[in-house]
Amino acid sequence: MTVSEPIPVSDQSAEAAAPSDTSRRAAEERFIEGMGLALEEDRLPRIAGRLVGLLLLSPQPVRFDLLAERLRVSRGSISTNTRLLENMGVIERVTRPGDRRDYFQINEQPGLLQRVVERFRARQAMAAEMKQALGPEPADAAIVQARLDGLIRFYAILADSFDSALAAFGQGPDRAAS
Amino acid sequence: MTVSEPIPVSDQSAEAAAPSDTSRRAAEERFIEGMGLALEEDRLPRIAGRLVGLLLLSPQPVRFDLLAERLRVSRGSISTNTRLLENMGVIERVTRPGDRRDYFQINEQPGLLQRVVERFRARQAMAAEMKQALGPEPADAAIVQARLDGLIRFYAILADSFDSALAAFGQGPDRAAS
DNA sequence: CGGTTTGTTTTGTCAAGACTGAACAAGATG
DNA sequence: CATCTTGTTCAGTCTTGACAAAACAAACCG
Repeated sequence: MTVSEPIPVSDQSAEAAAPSDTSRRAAEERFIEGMGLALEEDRLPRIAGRLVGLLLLSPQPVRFDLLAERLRVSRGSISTNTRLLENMGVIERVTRPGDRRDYFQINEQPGLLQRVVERFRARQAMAAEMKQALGPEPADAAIVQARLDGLIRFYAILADSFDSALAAFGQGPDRAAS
Repeated sequence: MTVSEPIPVSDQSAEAAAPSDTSRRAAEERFIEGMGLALEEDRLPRIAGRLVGLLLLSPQPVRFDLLAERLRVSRGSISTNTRLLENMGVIERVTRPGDRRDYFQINEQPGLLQRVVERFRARQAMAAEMKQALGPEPADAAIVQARLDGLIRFYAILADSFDSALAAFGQGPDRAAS
C-alpha cells in the first residue's frame, strides 16, 4: 500500500481509440490476452494475468473501476485478483489522501519468480529424501540411485541458474514484474 | 519404441512387501505421489507424474498391466498417459520379440524441460511484439517501453540459463528425465 | 472360425476452479 | 438519517480436464 499521485489513466474508456492507433490498440489487446494465458500456465487465474498485462502497459496507476471496465470483468473478479497479486507482491495498491478509490500499478520487482525457484528446490528435496530412503541397496538399484542423483543435481543447477538469472536481472537497465 | 530385455519388474504385486523394507515402500509411495503433484504443476495429468515417479524407481522396464496394478488406476488411463509421455520423449516403450506385451522405462534425457524453455521464449516474443507495436511514443510511454525491455531481457536470461542448465547437466555424471 | 489377451478409444461422471452477480459492509455526503 | 460510492465476500453457474468403465480393435491361439 503506497501513497502517490493518482493521475488518471492515459486512456479512459475502452472504446473510441483514435483511428490512427487502432493497430496499437489491437496489439495491446493481444499482449494483455497473451499475459493472461501465460500466467495461467503458472497456475494463476487468467484475469490475474490480464491485470498484469494491462498494468504493464499503463504508465500511470489505474483506477479499480477502470480495470473492471477495460477488461470487461466483474468488480468481484478485480477485487479477488488484485488482492491475490498484491499478496504475491506483483502489483501494488496505491491510494491518495482525499480520494476514496484504489489505484494499482505493477511493482517493479520480480515476485512471480521466487515461486518457481521454490518449486524446484522442493522437487530437489523430494528426490534427496527418496535417495536417503534407498540406502545401500542390492546391485540393480545402482541405476536408480544414479537417476536420483541426476534429478537432484539437475534441480539444483536449475534453481541456481534461476537465482543467478534473477540477480543478473536486478542489475540490468530495468526491472519487470514477471 | 526400443527393443530390449523385458526382465520382469523387481517387485510384482503392490502388496506383501518384506516387513524389513516397509519404510522403503512408504518412501517410494511418497516419492511417486510427489512426482504426481510436481508434474501436475507443469500442466500434466497427475497420473503421468506418478508414472514418471514409478519408472524412475524401477531399474527394469515395467509391464503395462503392472503399471495399472501398482498405481491402482484403469488400463485406459495408463494407455493415455504412457502415450502422452512417450510422445513427449519422457518415457520409452519397450517390446521384445515373442512377447506381445508392452514395457516402459524412463528415457534418460530431459524431455520435459524443452517445454519450459519454449514457453519462456514464447513470452519473450510476445513482449518483443508489443514493444514493436509501441513505436516511438509520447513521453510518458517511455516507462512502458523500459518495462517491456525488462520483460524481454528477463525472459531471455531465463531461457538461456535454462539452456545452460541443460547443457551443464548433460556433461554431468548422469542424466535424468524431468 | 470362436475365444483370449493386450492395448486403445470413447462415453459418462465427477471435482476443481474461475467467474458473475448479488448481497453486503463501511465510509462519505447531502 | 437516507443514500451514494467503493470495495469485499458469498452463492451459484459454467467450463475444463482427469479418470473409470465399457466398448472396441487387433493380434494370437486353439
